[in-house]
Amino acid sequence: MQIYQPHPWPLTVEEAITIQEELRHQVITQDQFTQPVQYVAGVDMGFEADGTISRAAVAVLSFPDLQVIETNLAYRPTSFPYIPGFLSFREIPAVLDALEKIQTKPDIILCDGQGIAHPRRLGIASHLGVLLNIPTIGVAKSLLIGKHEELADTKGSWQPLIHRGEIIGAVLRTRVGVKPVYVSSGHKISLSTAIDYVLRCTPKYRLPETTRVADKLASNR
DNA sequence: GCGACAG
DNA sequence: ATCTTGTCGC
Repeated sequence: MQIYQPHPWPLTVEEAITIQEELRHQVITQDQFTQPVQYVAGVDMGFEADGTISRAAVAVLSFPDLQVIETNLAYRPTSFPYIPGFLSFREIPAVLDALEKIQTKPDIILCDGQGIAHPRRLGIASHLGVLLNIPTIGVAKSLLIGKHEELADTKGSWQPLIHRGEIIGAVLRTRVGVKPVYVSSGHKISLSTAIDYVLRCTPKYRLPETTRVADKLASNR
């Protein structure tokens, strides 16, 4: 797919904060689909050579049947360290590389990490969504910020994730007896619609099939 | 100032 | 994320 030249990648946290403060105003947390959802994509990251090399895997699946349509891998030198709150600056460059050769443009991308459930409301899913101008969903395996009530041990049960009096996402049980995932709007999608798609992409395991396929691809080496 | 802290 | 064996349970 066509990747437009993004903003220059920062070298310092200070520069990164400036970019986040700029882009946060472009995030849309309402449904804005141009067409019916036919393809969903997942992204997974891996690192090699002591973390100096980033490896990004993308998997495009059909929706709602979740069959693998296309995959791609990309490598590039790691240019930013892992710092909580700045994950996107470490991972998005390689993700864009991996998406570049994808022929089937996904209608939604499920990201490994937060959407707006972020200190400045620009987690990796929101950041990627704004850069690509595509609907994205944040599906994180653990909490970055926010508080929530306990949730029932039933598939599909969820509780709002609250931060500074705002609902920034949802803690969602995708399977009985497993730890919940943290879902938030990335870009061009509402929280309720995001929850719906995450559940529809999670027929069997805790994590969406999209990220599972990308994960398998990235680790099968 | 003291913790918390996506992957 | 990554380093790693066995082990618990369906």
